[in-house]
Amino acid sequence: MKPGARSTYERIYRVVRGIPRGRVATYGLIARLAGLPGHARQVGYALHALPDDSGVPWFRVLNARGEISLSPAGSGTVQRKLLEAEGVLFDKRGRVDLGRRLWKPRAAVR
DNA sequence: CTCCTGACTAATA
DNA sequence: CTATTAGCCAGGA
Repeated sequence: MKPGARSTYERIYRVVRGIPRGRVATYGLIARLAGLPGHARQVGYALHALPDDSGVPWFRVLNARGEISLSPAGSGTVQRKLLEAEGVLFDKRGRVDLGRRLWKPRAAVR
């Protein structure tokens, strides 16, 4: 993580770490919980800059449609596998049923 | 400094 | 359902 990235990234990572196993969240949701409403894009940017050994469950973050925002041919496959290993299933279109799988946290930022 | 890109979203047509 | 638009802002050239 770069020095200049500061608290914005940390806020995001803190929220992502709170996603329970077998549940998923969306970029926009993470942004709001992190106290950064409207910064969904930056959430994606932050996760992209995240090291693989960070321990942050980045793979539990999907876009608003319940799809993986990564290239299906790239690390998107890895993300899907990680989620399926937790019991998160994808339909024929490659989407997760957010209605049932979306993480419903009790409190925001904190 | 400016310009462009991008793990995004919500609103509108 | 798809397409377009505007809003967001960190980083690299």
